[in-house]
Amino acid sequence: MELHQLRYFVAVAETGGFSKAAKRCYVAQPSLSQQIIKLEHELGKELFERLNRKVALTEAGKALLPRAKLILSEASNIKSAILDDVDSGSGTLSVGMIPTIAPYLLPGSLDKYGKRFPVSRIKVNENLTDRLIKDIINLDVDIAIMSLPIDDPLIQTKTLFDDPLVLALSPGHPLSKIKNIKIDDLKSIPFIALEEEHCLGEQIKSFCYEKQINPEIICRTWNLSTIQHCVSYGNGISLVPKMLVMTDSSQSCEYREIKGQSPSRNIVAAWHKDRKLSKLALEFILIVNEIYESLLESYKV
Amino acid sequence: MELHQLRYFVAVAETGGFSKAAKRCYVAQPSLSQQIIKLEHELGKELFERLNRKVALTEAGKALLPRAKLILSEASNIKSAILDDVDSGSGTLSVGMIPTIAPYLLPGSLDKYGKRFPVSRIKVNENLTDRLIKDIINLDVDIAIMSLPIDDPLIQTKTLFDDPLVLALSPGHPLSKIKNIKIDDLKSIPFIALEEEHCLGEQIKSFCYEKQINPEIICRTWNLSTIQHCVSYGNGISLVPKMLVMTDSSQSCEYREIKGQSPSRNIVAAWHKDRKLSKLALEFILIVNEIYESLLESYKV
DNA sequence: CGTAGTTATAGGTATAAACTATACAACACA
DNA sequence: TGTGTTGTATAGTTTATACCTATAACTACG
Repeated sequence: MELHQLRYFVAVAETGGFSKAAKRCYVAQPSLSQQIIKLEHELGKELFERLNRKVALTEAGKALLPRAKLILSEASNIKSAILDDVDSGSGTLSVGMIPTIAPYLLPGSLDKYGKRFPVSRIKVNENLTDRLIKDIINLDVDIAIMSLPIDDPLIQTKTLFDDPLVLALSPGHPLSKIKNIKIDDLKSIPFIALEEEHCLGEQIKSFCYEKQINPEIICRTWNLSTIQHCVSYGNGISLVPKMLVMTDSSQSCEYREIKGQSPSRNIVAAWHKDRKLSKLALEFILIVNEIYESLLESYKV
Repeated sequence: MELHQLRYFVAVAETGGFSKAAKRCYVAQPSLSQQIIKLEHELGKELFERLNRKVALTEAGKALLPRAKLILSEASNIKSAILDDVDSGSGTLSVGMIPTIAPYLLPGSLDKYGKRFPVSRIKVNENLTDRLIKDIINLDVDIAIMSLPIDDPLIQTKTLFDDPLVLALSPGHPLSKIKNIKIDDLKSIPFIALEEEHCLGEQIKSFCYEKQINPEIICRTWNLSTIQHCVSYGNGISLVPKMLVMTDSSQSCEYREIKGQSPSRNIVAAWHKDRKLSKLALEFILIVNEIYESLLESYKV
């Protein structure tokens, strides 16, 4: 079955004759007749009673007519429907985000995205960098919000912003009295570390190694909120991303930036190097940026 | 746009590649590629991002996929849907009936038909014979229940039954005392006549002419129920169809059959000579017969 | 009985969908 | 850095089929 056969069929039904239908369809009458016959063979039913000066729909024809019209109208609407869909941003977007970003930026981003593109569908995967890279390559994820470094050659990235790492101290910790904390002040101090499977854990480790700090790691956890609790209980200090600080309403810890060479992580959007980002993906990236900016704003005040 | 293009498109989307899709569709890969390209041109949008070992749907592709699947499933369901429709008698039937039959047989027939074919749609036209013949020829009506004679060569008929004409008398009318009323008893008697535009009126007139009765027509009406009333008030006598008598619960008139050459009209189903009656039409004819039979039954008792 | 109007059939043409072969690109793996 | 594998696109050819013209067969109607 092909659409032109349905077109011819509807034309015959509506004009009441093969000749008139052929005129309407801009084909010769025999061509149209043959296509109708072909359709009838395929369906195994006569569609028309051929009378002398008119044709009448058989029962099968009557049953076909509304269905054929439906299909044709759906087919002819497809083009405009697709344009509408694309323009109105009703597509679907699949994003990934690492666990050391998601808790702080995802809620706000999802909210904003949902308001800006109410008809779009979005799916979020929170996963470690390695897994997200695989997802990107397998096309399971359109874009991922993660942290450099990313060395896979199939991935391209765009920097969103730098998120500094700040010291987390228990309230009243000796260090909190020092005005300008320097790197050297951290040597051999009890430290709560993030698991190195997290890129953030790895980054902090490298940073300490580079600066030749050898913190005494007394706890290693998978979870930044665990770190917060340990720090607030005075078990040790830690380095946490500023985005955590800005969204921490508990004030159970004190936070200090390190003067001089403050460590930071480079937050990027990452996607398959051969893919062109969809409009929705670009918008999502913008929104993540806006959310971070607005955190900065409200934190200053 | 043609259905095979949509089939190829869905295959590519579902298999994630042109080669695999071509295998699934039993065509060579270049053929399929070209059809996809053609579809893309027609829609004015790329449907796939061609990556190295995979293809990803673009936004336009994502928008097309569910629509294409819908159309294809509708198309593939058409055959069975039509068979279902035809077998289950969900077709539509358009019947005609003359006004001197409809009041007595239509209500029961419609009721029975509706119960037997609950999903079918039926449309009834009550009209004079001339108009019904035109409707049949114009294919506006599938079958009509009417009375012979019908002389149009485009119409074929099937006799359903003979409906006798009986005398209608006012209660206590002198004639009602006669045991065996004969034709000669009717000569020059006051008569309530049906308009001759009704075939029944014409038939009665011919009958009187044939039998050389010259009734004194004191009233001419369009309506059999008017005749009933006039007769019951003693204005005169009349000839009415037996089907009226059998459905008259008022008993306001007395009815007598004429011994000897009792007049009757031949009730038939009529349809276009070139048309094959649909199953539903045949069933409707049966039902009309059954209704008349059941009237006879209940009248005897 | 011929004319006009209809659909079906026959036979040829042309379009376009199919095929084969091959080019081209990107990995994978040695 | 080659070499094989896997993927799509392109070129050229073949085949299928949708199309056309011409005409036949039929009927209604004048």
